[in-house]
Amino acid sequence: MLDIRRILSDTDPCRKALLNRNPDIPIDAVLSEERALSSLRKQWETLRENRNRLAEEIGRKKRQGEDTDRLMEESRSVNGEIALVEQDLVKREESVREQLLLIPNIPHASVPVGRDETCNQETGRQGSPREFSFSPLPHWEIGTRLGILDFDRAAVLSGSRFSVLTGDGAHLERALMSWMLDTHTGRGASRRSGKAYTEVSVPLLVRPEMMEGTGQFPKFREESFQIPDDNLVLIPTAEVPVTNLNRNAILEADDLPVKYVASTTCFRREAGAAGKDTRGLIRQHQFLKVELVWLTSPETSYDDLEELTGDAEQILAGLGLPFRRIALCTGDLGFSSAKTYDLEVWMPAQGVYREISSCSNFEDFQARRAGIRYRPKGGGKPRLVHTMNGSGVAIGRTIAAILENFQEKDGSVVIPEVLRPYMGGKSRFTPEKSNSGKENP
RNA sequence: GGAGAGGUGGCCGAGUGGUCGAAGGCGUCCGCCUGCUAAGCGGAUGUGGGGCUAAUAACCCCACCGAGGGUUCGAAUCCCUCCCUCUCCGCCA
Repeated sequence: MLDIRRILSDTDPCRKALLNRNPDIPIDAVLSEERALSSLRKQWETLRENRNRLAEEIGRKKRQGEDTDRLMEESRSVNGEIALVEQDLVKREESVREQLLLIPNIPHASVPVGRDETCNQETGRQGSPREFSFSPLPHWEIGTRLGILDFDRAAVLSGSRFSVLTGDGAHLERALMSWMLDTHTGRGASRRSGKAYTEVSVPLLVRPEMMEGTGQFPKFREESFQIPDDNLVLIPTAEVPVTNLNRNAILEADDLPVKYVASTTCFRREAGAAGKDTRGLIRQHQFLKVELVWLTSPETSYDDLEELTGDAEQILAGLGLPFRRIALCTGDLGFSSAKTYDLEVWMPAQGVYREISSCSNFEDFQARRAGIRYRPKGGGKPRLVHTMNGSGVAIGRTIAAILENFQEKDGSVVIPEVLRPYMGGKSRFTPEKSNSGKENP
């Protein structure tokens, strides 16, 4: 949520910045309603002041045994006026809030201006795509042949966009999760921020307010899986519970940055993605993801975003996967984000780079919604923190990338060095052994 | 799931209809005292919004005692609904 006062005092720059994102964001409607609101609010306050004075006087007179009938009558009539004004006030306040919740964040000045993803800017590459002496297979082929991926049985269980990992596949998933968490928590003092990540394990079901706090609600409600009987929502990303861990809190400046890493299952309905990426592990209703979340100070947040993105890049570099970094343009930016880098991993079978991590600075957009503040050094009024998060990284897509990038002609797949200690020393998945259990279910 | 107790400021904890934004304590900050520290003494110390202003100073006003409704001239205090915590019983990975 944007600060209404910022829009009021800085209307033109705000409008212009929002136009870069999307031509039809109704900020003028909100503005005129807000202006009407402030005079109504004053009116309401004056009436309350009157009523409070009368109540006080009645109390005083009663204690002295004086007659208070006339004052009580007067107070009743003021109350009638208050009720009228209040009705209007509440309605308008709700309206302004609802509209404000639907306005996206203002892009940072460093974000390339552009209408859609064709205007995104590549800002760096690491590793180079390998030359294949054969034509590389897509990961779902490799995985199925190795007997470690099973989409058919997943479909029986749950329908499309689900997967079953078997044997080495399941083990690989667990190894990736452990290695990523260990890598992130093991780093810290050497980083610019001078702090390590704190690992957290969080609920996968949250109240809808949490989704509003991080910006998924109200706009993207249809994207999430809901449990209406219990008024809970399945999280689409660990960002939601982890960022909201400090909901309505006032942190100390010395505690910043607060850095969390969490591995969670994520659930997405993928509504509107019909027919897109229907094969393989790329677009699933359920997937594992290691997420990095920072609460930091406004002064450092853009340097921090570089560090956070670097942390995610180290995961891909450590695995030996070729990737590039993309600065999203204004038109491609997510709703809550002021600046986003996507990391895209090379997928040899399709010959394209695919998003595997998205690292964003939300500035105070989420903090305002979720009420996350800090007390500046030396005291003073609490200020909103800046929140950031990034995948470090998506595990399902990493499995896909490993299978495709490290496949051999004989159908085997070489396991990245760093994962071997997590795989019982194993260095390669080979197709000879059937470990799917499919023959004897 | 059944029965009971309770949610008050950074923390502990008083407050059951008016003078309560809220006693007292702890913590924190500023002074005094002290060779230093501790102790002691004095003072300050919630959040958001609005007004006034050169001012992010002082002052004034409004709201906030888990959330939302209600009763009342007046609610932290009474009533209702919801959320959460704790205790006991039952069930259970």
